[in-house]
Amino acid sequence: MRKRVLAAVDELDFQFSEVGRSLQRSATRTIGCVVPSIENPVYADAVQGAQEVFLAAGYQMLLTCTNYNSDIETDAIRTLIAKQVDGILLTVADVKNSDGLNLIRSRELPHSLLFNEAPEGEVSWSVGDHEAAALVAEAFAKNNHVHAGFLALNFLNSDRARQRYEGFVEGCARHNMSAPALLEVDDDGSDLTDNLKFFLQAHPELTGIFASNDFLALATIRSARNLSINVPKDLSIVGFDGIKVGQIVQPSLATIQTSPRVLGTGAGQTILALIDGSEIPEKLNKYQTFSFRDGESLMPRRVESKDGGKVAAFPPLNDPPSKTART
Amino acid sequence: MRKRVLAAVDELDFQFSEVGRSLQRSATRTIGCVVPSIENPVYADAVQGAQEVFLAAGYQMLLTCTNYNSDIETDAIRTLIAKQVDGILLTVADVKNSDGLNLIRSRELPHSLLFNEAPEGEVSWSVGDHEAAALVAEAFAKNNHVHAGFLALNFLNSDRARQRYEGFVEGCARHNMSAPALLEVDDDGSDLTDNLKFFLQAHPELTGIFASNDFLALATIRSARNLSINVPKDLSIVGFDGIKVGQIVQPSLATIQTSPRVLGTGAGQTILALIDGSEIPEKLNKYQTFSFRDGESLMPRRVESKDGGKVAAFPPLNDPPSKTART
DNA sequence: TACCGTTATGGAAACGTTTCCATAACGGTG
DNA sequence: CACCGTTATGGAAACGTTTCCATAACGGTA
Repeated sequence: MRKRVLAAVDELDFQFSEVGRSLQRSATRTIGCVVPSIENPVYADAVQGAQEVFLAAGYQMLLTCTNYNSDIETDAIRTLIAKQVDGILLTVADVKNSDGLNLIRSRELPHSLLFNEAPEGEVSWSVGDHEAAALVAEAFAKNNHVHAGFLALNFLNSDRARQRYEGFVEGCARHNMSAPALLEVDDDGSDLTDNLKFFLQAHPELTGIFASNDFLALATIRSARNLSINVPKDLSIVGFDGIKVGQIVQPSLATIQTSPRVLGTGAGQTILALIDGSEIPEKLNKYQTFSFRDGESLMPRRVESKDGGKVAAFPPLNDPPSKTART
Repeated sequence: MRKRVLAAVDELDFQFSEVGRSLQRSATRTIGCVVPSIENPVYADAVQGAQEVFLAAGYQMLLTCTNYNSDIETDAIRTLIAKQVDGILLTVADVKNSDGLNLIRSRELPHSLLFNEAPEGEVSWSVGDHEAAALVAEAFAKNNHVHAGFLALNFLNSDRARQRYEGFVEGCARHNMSAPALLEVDDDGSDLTDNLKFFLQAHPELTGIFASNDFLALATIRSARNLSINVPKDLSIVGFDGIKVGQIVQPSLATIQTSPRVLGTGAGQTILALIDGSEIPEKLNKYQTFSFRDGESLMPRRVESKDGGKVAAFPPLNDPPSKTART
């Protein structure tokens, strides 16, 4: 009688081996996840959102952080394939040139990209980086800025940073601003102060800086403080991502608000749907993936920064600055 | 000739199945990790540190976030056992009362606790919460504060928060401060402002608040700003954890600096050592796991807060306030 | 008692590895 | 040619499941 053995199972809290089971049904109830780093809350939130979706569906998640290293990325994907995961959720360094991604494609493994923009036909949950960056240019323009710089971290290792740059360039052009000067930094803002100093010396016309993520933006504000540059009076800063602390600090951070958790859960649900063949959830429209979040770090440009700050802000050309006015 | 099949393997980039292999050697090269949430950078850093250690040793990591829910915790551990993980790294809600942990113990599965303080004989990598909290009391005392409150999040679901409270109570007593008033909050600081308002009305003598983590501390500073309470002039704030942004914001956050990544890598290495029977790495001494990080959010108490702020800070009794003096 | 349908029980096969052993092929030496 | 040591090759077993099929037991009816 199987009742007896089930009773014994309960008694000894015996656990049936999932690996035997996996071998038998050639499915592991495991999904792989590959992201650059979960020290960045953007990824952490997305990963956790996905993980919760997986857990609710009875799937476990194998996580690998690549640290933006594409060799690790490829290896990790290889291992996940070897471990016979039922699906893969991943953020790659460069969609157009990812060995791991091609491996996944050639095996037709259920997968979804996350934060990467995918070519047609492939599933991806990502922010409209290009369009969002253009919106930042618009925000600067509305505040009458003409010369804004772009501050990028990991420009080489991230196609997202490049898309933001391109979108910003395009947006600046569209709003009659000058082409943005570009400052690339490698390390995580240790001596950003020097970088910022030389950058501003080389480009004295700058009245605003768009940082490619919020941490960089906050570090920039702090570096500016070190250089006795007042944010936002002397220099406006806009970030990207919309991390929580940005609203707590002073000055609060103007930024692009994104919803990493929504992307993570969406991508997770998509993979599950791909696996069981059910209807895949509808992806967000590009313009639903972000919004501009106003903050104290952005204010209307003063006409002349060399007049001692006596001249009032020049009224914006196209729109009243109500949204961005400060007390 | 096996060379031929190996060549074919290369050609077709065939991957040997790890699940077959796992079944055969009854080891999966997989380690389970159970933490409350990776939205908290403290856990995220620790998890990523451990993950990197595992990866370097050829192990993958199965991650589950419990959201401080002990049912999920138990289930997750059950599943990990069923998946035949070679070891488990975990932070539980309550060490003294964790079904999952007992399951692990009864199976003698290699494991290490993380952030939890373990009973003798069991491996754990944790912060000396009790001692660290006492150090916060000392910092308040050195700055001449007598009445400090304790602000706790998730008091019920976290034995860490309780240990910090107890350590703070003890530290206050030791330094002749009054017993700390306790404010518990549940949600993540949405309407912390009201909570803070009532708390300060009920305890008008308070000149300082120890928040059980840095986010809570930052939220408190912001709420104070909403209530027109100046931090640190009217109210000093000290946090716990030492997250990075705490140093970037203004006022910078006085806090207990911890090293989650060190704990994560240490615990990871310990598990690997437990698995392969090698020497387990030496654990940090309790007092090496934290240090007091000074910040602008803590300043010497003014003797009377009702005299219009004219009276200078009362000099501390036992020690010159050099470490904590403000400009 | 013989027969039949239902339910209980037992055993084989397969999933993909690795380890082990047996047999086969090979190359050289006596 | 016989013998022997080495190396190549092939096949079985085991890891823990599930699925499927065969046999056995059971209970009732003719």
